[in-house]
Amino acid sequence: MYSKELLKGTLQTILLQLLADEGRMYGYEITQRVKERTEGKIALTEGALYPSLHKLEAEGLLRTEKEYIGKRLRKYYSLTTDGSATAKAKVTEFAEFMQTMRILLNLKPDVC
Amino acid sequence: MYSKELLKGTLQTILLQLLADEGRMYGYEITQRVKERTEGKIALTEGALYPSLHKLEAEGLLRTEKEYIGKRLRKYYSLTTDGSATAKAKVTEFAEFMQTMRILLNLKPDVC
DNA sequence: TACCAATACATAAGAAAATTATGTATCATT
DNA sequence: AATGATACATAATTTTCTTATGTATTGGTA
Repeated sequence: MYSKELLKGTLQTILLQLLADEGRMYGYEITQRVKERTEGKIALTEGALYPSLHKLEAEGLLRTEKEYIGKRLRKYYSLTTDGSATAKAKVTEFAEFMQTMRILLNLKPDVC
Repeated sequence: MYSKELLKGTLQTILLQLLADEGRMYGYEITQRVKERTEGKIALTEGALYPSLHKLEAEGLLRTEKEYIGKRLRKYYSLTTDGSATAKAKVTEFAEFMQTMRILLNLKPDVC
């Protein structure tokens, strides 16, 4: 598990790109998929996840569909057109940031 | 210039590694060197820099020497033994974080 | 069948780390 | 004489997270 500070600022990028990959997901599913893909190294907390999803929805980047599974509510999130564009932009920005940090920190290509 | 959020959580790592590289630096010099190395893409703000340097000093990771250049005070910072070890640990952690993010975001090795 | 862990959502209080704004002062150049 | 660069610093505010808490359903097992 990483020191949480590094994760700061990356949550929105993660959410948008994950939805770009998988199309349609609900909150709890997102936490599980992130755990899987990162072998437990990144664990999203609900206190960060849900407010972030709500914010992205309010900004028009995500849309929701509610479904009842039995008596339990599930809220599926997917990207809007704006969300798709923002996902790409955020990922590109993050990739450039990584390159810049690699130069700044003198990291060799093989270690990252 | 990057959206500042990404920079969050990386400042201490940057400061420690820069001092590991260059031995001894003062605050203003750090802002300039970061600008140079990143071609202006990362600009540290003083409001973040100085409190962060003070904190690292208080934690015993940095030591200071004050020098007067003319009438103007300069505070040189350098790594303590603890600071050296922490610098290595933080850089390693950051490199691992980058790898994990690359997997999570499906980034191709060539774009980052 | 009673209990517990997992599933599924949500919000509130507090902490951490930055931004923005402001302040002081020296030095060099025009 | 004025301005921009050098050099430090702190306070108020904002952003973004963690931690804590709350509600409720579902499935497995003791």
